[in-house]
Amino acid sequence: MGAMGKAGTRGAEVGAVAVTRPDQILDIAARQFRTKGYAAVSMRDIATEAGMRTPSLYYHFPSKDDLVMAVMDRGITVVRAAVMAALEDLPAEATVAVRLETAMRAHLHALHGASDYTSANVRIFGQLPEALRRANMPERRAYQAIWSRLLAPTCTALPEALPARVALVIGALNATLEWVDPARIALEPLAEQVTSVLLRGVLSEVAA
Amino acid sequence: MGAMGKAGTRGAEVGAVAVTRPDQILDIAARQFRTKGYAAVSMRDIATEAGMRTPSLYYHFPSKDDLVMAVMDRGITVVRAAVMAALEDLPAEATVAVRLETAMRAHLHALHGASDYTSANVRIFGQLPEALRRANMPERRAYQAIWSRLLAPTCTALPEALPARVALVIGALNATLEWVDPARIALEPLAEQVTSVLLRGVLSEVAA
DNA sequence: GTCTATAGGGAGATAGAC
DNA sequence: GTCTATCTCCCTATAGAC
Repeated sequence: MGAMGKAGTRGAEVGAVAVTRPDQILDIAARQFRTKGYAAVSMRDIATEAGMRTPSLYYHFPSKDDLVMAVMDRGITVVRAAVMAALEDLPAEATVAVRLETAMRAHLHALHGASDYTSANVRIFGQLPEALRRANMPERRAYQAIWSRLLAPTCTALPEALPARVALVIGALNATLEWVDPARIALEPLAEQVTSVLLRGVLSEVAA
Repeated sequence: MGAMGKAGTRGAEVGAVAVTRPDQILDIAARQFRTKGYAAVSMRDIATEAGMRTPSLYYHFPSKDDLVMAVMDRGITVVRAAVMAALEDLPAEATVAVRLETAMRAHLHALHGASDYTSANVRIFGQLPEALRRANMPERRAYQAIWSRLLAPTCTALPEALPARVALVIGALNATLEWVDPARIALEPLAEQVTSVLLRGVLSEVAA
């Protein structure tokens, strides 16, 4: 971990190891939220795994709400960055189908393994009090905008159906977290399945 | 409340009004779980809406776990009955595509309005402690078996992909609950969207 | 930055009267 | 069947010493 700027530099980028204390705590919180759900994780649980007592957490985060919101927002930031990076690696002439499959695979990869933040977000979003859910909506809408642009060419005949289509695709990708028992279905066959079915379903009006 | 058989007669069938006290309580619990989530609903909340004090609930249900499991199991029972009934109303010659669309619409209908039990099940399943989730799995597997049979003809080229396909379809249908803001997307356009995309995606190897 | 001690509240659940 | 009263536990969060 070399020279780091001072303004806005965070220790935990995608795939990097957390270096600041708040980032270590967030990593722990994200992993616990991902596996146990929101209500089942207490400040005490997080503190214990971080090797400290509960009140020490409040030096780093003013409340559990603040802590969970930091996890939630980063969860979307991370998957958005991953999807955008994957898209930018494509040649400019890439077809709609290729761009869609690339985005789907990047999203699935973030969800299943690459980011505890993203999986925590998807897993606990529905468990949060309404105020916290609303606080995460700006991030979510910014991410949905990417999919809106990706899917718009598949929806030219009925443009008003685009929001539903965006919700369907993201929802189907996210649903793999909840309905897939990792012990029974491996990730790669699932990714094949999901991308091929969704692509075929969505591409009917687009030339390959 | 008129004459009731003694063995196994329940007041709350699909679309019927609850007549027994336990069923009234379950109706209330299902609706609260559906809207507020699992941890956010206390025994006191349920008791209050039922017009009683907390301890009185324990006369009807020995614990919160028992109560929530009754809601969970009925949630699957109800949607399974609805889907099977819809399929049985079809002519025997109905195509795979028609049978699939019928099942999808019946599932979406149970989820969005017809049954607080089914929507509560889908909404809170991921919020339950692992033991309770496991307790609901037999019901869920029985329901998945219906979809396994429905989807098997779409999967003849790669039969080992069938479990993933079942998970994908059910997951995509269920995801409409979480990602769809009813204020922004109406149910019928969504149902159109979901059934058409999923059908096209799934039917590539089947003759219409 | 981390600690001990504790406040203050709400949860699930039980005892026992009526 | 429903009540009042209460137990016990665990949660978030604060006060203040070190």
